[in-house]
Amino acid sequence: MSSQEPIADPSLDARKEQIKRAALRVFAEQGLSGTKMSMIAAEAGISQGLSYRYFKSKEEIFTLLVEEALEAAQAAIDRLPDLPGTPTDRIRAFTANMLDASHKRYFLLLQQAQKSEEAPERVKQLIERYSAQETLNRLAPILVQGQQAGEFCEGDPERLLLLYLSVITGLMLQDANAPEGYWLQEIDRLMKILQN
Amino acid sequence: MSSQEPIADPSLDARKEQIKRAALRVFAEQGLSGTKMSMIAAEAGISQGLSYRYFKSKEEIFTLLVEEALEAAQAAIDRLPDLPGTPTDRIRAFTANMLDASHKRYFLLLQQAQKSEEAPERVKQLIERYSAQETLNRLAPILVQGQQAGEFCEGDPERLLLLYLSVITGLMLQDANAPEGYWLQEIDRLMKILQN
DNA sequence: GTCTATAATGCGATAGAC
DNA sequence: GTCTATCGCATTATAGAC
Repeated sequence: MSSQEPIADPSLDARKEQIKRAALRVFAEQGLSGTKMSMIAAEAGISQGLSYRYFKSKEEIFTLLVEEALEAAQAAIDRLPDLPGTPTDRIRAFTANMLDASHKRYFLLLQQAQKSEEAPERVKQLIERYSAQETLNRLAPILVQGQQAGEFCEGDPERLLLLYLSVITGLMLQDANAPEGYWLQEIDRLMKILQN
Repeated sequence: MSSQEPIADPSLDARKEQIKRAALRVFAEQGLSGTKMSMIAAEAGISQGLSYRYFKSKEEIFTLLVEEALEAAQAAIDRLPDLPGTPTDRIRAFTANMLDASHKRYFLLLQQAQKSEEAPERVKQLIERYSAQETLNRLAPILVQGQQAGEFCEGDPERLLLLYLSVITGLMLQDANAPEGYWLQEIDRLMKILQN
């Protein structure tokens, strides 16, 4: 393993990951401007200036995390059509997946990024391109399938889904304080919104 | 009308109100740290330093707005038991009221204040005291009434309400971009969560 | 009463010791 | 590789002109 190896030094990567995970926890709750580098350092248990040995700036960490979040979201949606079961089963699985601890933080981060005026330009572009509309486009066929099967109520699929996604968003915001998995058992209640 | 009159100079009050309303619009979307005094000034159409003739600090404006928001929320809830109609009608009215433009901004402000670590101490106290638990306590009787009448599904009233309030929160976050009243017609869909 | 210019402060980012 | 000390800039807040 020479130093020209594209795979970086393991301990370097480990440190970077540690800082990124700490940053995600703070960014997801406090947003970009509400997060001070000192908070990330404290959360990671390192000194204030060390993050800059691994990342150029606060915005670089934020952007990197947004990219990861979008990839994770897209991956979760891509897996959906292959899942077994009825459309109801798939939407249920999708909901449970979003409420899962790790995805929850990513989702909150995307929410923060979406509202923030001071987000880096690249983040704004990525969000606009992939976040809301893409998710709708990919979920819509599943919903339509369910409508045709009589599992879901009639109505504009995109509007229904936007309503449903908003609802999940609200739950995750509250859930930030709640114990892990607190809302999982309420998924079927949520899905009543889509049914009739 | 002497200058010792507790009612201040009308034009002074008008200016203060103008700045506060501008600040509310920005705070509700960008949070405390995401809002720069220059943004409030721009939103109000005044110069950068003028706000300090009317308020001591950014935090003072924020705190004042949080107090107003809590009063408005409490007033809205206090009126509920006197409303005519079934418990379903009352919850529907409550929901519509929250989604109304002016209350929406107050509600988003409270959300921002609740999550923010850098909120003034007084704000944290007020929020903890009045916001979540108080709302639940006052709404719970109406829900229980509806459960006894068979309008709502069974289950822990506080948990059900927390779920429902979370859902409204999510809707308001999305709604920030949507046209006024966009979600009003979906209220009955939302209320399916509480029904059976 | 309002604006522009400036002081004070807090934070992002860097440099240098270990 | 990590920490502490410091620089420079953005932003809060004030002062002084009109």
